[in-house]
Amino acid sequence: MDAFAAIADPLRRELLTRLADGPARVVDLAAEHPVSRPAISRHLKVLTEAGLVEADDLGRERHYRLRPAALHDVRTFLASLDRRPLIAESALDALETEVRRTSRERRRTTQTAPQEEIA
Amino acid sequence: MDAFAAIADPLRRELLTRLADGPARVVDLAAEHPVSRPAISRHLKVLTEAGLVEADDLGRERHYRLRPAALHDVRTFLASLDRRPLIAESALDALETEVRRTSRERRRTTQTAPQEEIA
DNA sequence: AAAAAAGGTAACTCAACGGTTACCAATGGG
DNA sequence: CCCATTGGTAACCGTTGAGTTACCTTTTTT
Repeated sequence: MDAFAAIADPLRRELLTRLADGPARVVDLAAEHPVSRPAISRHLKVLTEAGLVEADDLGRERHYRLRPAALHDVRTFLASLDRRPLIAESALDALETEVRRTSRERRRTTQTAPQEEIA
Repeated sequence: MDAFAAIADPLRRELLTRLADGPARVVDLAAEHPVSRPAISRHLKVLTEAGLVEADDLGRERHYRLRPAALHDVRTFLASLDRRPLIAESALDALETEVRRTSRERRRTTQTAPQEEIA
């Protein structure tokens, strides 16, 4: 399961938020949430496979801690959605109007935004 | 479905990435992906309910466009995981050592990180 | 007016998720 | 040495998600 799917679950997000305050044991995490310990254990397994947490074995205890670096893909995705169109919206509107006026007979084929016409 | 679950699906992420380049019709989006048009339509419904996209009806066509503002919750969550401990890690380590030395008899009860002892 | 295009919805199937209880191994304290 | 603690895993179950095909309405085109 990748990081996107891992953070889709509210309980897993709470676990990550908790671990942002410092490492914790499984029993402690389970005590703070209204689900059974095996459920917590499996959520931690999912988070581990996604690289979002890592565990240190200390005797019979297992201490989980956050690995924020694994959120890189998510951050990259969010950033990619932020890229603005290279041409201002108003300019596109004006160009679209002109294209429509001069090629009214041509059927609209592929898409709405006039990027293709620009290219 | 909230924004977290909405972006958990790879196909929906591709749709959002595509819409970052400009609005598009359902048939165009379907043509660019290896799934049926009804599947695309339902993904767009999910994205709409999450507030991530919005549609303009133009005759028989429906033009979907991105609404990046709906990602606010996701950004906030990521930012919340970035908060560093208020005290440097090395200082915590030193303090933990001291606590262990001076209260060796006390059973470890709640959690690993020594924030509680600080408070 | 008829046909084609665009797009939403319903019904169905199958796989994946998340929860539970039961059970196991390993470690540490009396 | 015994037993409590910690934590992982298996088996089971109900729900949800995502895909498909079939069908419908609305709008445009010829």
